[in-house]
Amino acid sequence: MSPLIESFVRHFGEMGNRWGINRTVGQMYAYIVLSEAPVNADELSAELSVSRSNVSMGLKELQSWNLVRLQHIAGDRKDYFTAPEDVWEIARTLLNERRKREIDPTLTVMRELLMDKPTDTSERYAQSRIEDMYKLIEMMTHWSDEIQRLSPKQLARMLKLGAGVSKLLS
Amino acid sequence: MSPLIESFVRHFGEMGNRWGINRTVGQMYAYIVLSEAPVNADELSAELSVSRSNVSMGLKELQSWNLVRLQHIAGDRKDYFTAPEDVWEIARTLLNERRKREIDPTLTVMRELLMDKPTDTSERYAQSRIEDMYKLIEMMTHWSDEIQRLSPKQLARMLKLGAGVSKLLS
DNA sequence: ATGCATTTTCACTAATTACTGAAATTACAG
DNA sequence: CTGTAATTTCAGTAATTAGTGAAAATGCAT
Repeated sequence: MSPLIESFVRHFGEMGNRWGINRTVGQMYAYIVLSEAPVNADELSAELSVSRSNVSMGLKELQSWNLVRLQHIAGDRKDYFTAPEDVWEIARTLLNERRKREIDPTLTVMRELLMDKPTDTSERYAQSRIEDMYKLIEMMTHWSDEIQRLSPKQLARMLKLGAGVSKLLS
Repeated sequence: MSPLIESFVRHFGEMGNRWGINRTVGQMYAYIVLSEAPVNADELSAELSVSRSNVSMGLKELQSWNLVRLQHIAGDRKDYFTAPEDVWEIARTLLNERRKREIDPTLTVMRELLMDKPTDTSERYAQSRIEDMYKLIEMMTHWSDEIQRLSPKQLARMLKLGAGVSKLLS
């Protein structure tokens, strides 16, 4: 593996680590993203010096996150994987999956807790805090939903606009 | 601790876990956020059944993340902590801290890798992928920077607008 | 300075998470 | 079907991360 690719793969593994994605899976994904040709499990196992079984687990995880596409190559029995060519699609998938795992369950719990009648002052205060958080998170996710419908071009335009939005608003 | 508060604290601990924040620290923060009065280490230790030393570590971590304010109460030698009253401020801090830890180092690495001259086709392809990612991430962080300057009111207005932005743009 | 309350540090243990190799399963060509 | 390549599962082990208690350090009132 070329040094350039290796540095990126290494770094991505470290980062994955901080994101709750395990190091090996992070490395695997970095490798797949940077590969023009579809990649198979043996290649990952060899290039990243990771056991074949570990690669299998990792691929399963990447598939469950919808981050890779499985494809077959004619005359070859192996499974090959690629990452989407559009990085914005990758980002979108990542954001959605994280939200499903990290935000939605929290909203559900909060919604339930807000239904309870407060029994004392401390509960009343706690609920008001939870409500504030709930509203903020709900606004943000709702907004993110809508943003995702934008085409890459519209998105780029909006991002460039930046805080200019505030001018448009006023 | 009342059941309502306890459920929230428990859940937040679990979630913190998925975010790379450790469970106990997550619980501690949830407890502080829901407390109207400033909280001291002994209270946390007692309410969450966690060793006093562990609380000390956790508070240090929360302070390093700028998520709590230390304050003293007259006639009391203990350190007391509170969370900011504005939830948007908490969110902003959280986003910034995560970015500092998770995004910025990646951008630095990518920038460096993009300076290298590609030595073969695979490196050329890898660089083009890295460049795509770099541009996307840079746009998003730049945009997030500017959004953070909005007042809570402007923010609410923008969030409500949602995809309506696209109409404004065209 | 001395003594006491509080906080921090740190070596150790507990718990969790990641990884492996061997065995089992699947899936396809002949 | 049968044989073989490929993949998956899983029990065991390694590595990492979290949590504790005891001891050290800090800081303040007297």
